[in-house]
Amino acid sequence: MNKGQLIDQVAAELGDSKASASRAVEAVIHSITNGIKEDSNVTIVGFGTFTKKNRAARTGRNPSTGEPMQIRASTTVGFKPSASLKETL
Amino acid sequence: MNKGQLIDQVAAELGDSKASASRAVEAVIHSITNGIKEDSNVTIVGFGTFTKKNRAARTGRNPSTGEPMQIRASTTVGFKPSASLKETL
DNA sequence: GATCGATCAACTGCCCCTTGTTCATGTTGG
DNA sequence: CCAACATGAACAAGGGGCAGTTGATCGATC
Repeated sequence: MNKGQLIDQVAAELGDSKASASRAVEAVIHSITNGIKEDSNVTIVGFGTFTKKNRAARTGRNPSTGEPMQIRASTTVGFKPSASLKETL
Repeated sequence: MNKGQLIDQVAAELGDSKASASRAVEAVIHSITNGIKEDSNVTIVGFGTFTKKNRAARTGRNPSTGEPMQIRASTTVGFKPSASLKETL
């Protein structure tokens, strides 16, 4: 499923236009993004929890050359699916 | 951020009521859930990709007793954040 | 009030992340 | 609708981080 298909399904579920569904999808994704950014986590009961994670610098490997290289400290996003999401699948 | 706060922010972004925002959030989450279920992945460009993952049975540990135990095969959901989501944080 | 989520313990298989390249796919504004 | 552009997926080797287990408790949410 891509964004266009997601918008289609949201429009069907809301019984609304695709333009309106598109705005809804944008607003939801943008709000989740801001929640992760500002609060470090977003919990959606029954779906899962997004968590901002800081990863320390570490030594990795350049797969092209095989040489060890330093991977800089970074920030990423984890997602823990809720039990009921997993049961839905 | 919890779901109520998410709905608040979506309502602000859409300039709409909380009830309407709540329906939008529900529709988006439900549509993502269905996309994961039916297509095994949902890609939202600029946010990330949800992927249905099948995990084989394996041996784990009961942390209560220390005894080895068999973890059944299961289905879970992975999330790979997009590069631009990570840059946003 | 019932349900869900977070936390914790020990252990181990799976996953993340690096560079560079290529190709495919997706998005969006005209 | 479509073209231009952007984004994502895949792959290589290796090591650190994470998922998942049970059971209990507590807090939050619906």
